[in-house]
Amino acid sequence: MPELPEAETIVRGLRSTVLGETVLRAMVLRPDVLRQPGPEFRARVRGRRMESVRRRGKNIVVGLDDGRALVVNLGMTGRLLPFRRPPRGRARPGHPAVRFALGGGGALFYDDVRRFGTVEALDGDVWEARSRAMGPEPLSDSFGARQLHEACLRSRAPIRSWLLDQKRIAGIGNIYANEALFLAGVRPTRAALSLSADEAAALHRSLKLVLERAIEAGGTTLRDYRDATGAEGGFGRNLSVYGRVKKPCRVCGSAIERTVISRRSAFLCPQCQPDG
DNA sequence: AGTGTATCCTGCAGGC
DNA sequence: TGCCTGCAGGATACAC
Repeated sequence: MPELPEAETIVRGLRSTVLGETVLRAMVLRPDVLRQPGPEFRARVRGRRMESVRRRGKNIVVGLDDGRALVVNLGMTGRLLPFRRPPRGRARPGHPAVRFALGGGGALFYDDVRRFGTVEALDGDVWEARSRAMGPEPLSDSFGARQLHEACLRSRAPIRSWLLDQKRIAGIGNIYANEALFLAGVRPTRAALSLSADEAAALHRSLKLVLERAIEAGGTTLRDYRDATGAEGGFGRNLSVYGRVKKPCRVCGSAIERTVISRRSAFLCPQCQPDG
C-alpha cells in the first residue's frame, strides 16, 4: 500500500475535509472489502459523526461519536477520496467499493482496484486490542535503537522481511524497508540477528529519516497512490534503490540490483550494502 | 515459535 | 495488433 507516509498524508487531508461531518449512510458496492456483514457495517456508521482522524501503522482510523472506529487499511491500491459534491462523469472514482453520503451534501469514497484493502466499523475495545498487537510507531520516541537491536537478535529472518512484519514495527512497507536499508548500508538479505549494534543504530536513524522525508514530500506514488485531494506523492524522485534496477547508485555509481526475498522484490547497491 | 509459500484481485508493461 | 507472462505500496491462512 500506501505505507506509513502515504497513510499519514491521507489522514492530514481527511482532517481538513471530512472531520466533523456526519455519515448519513454508507453504500457498500463491493462487500468483499468489508470484514463483517454489510448490514452490520452500515448500521454501525449510519448517523455517526466523525470526531477524529488518526493513523496507526498503515491504518487510517476515524473515531466515531459513539466510541466505535472506522478502520481502513488501503491494501495495495486503496484510496480514500472526499468530495464536496457527489462526483459526476470523469471525476467519479474508477473502482468504488464503499460510498459514504455525508451530511453537508458531500461524499467520501473508498476506491480500490484490486480490493486487497479492508474497511471495518469496530467497537473501540476491539480496535484497541488490535492496535496493541502491532509493533511500535517508528516515528515515536518509544521506538529506540537499542530496542530495535535486541528485537533483531531474536530472529533469523532476512532483515527486509523482518521490517515488513507489522507486529514488529508498524507502518513499514516494501518501499521504505528497502530505502532505509540502503541508507543504513545494510543488505536486505542479511539475517536480522546478524546486525551489529552499530548497524541497528544506523537502521533506526535511517527508518526515521526516510519516513519523515517521505511525509514531507506527501508520500510516494508508483502508480495508484493518491492523497485525499487526488494528488500524487512527490517522494518518488528521492528513491535511492526501490524500482531502480540497473540504474546507477546515486552514491557510488554501481548498478542497482534486484533480488527476491519471500516472493517480493528487494533492491540493493552491491557496493554500498556489502555482504555480511 | 518462527519462516516461507500460496492466494486473494485487477491492470499494465514488455517480449515475441 | 494481440497474446502471454510477470510484476505491483499488503495481509493472512497454511505447511513445515
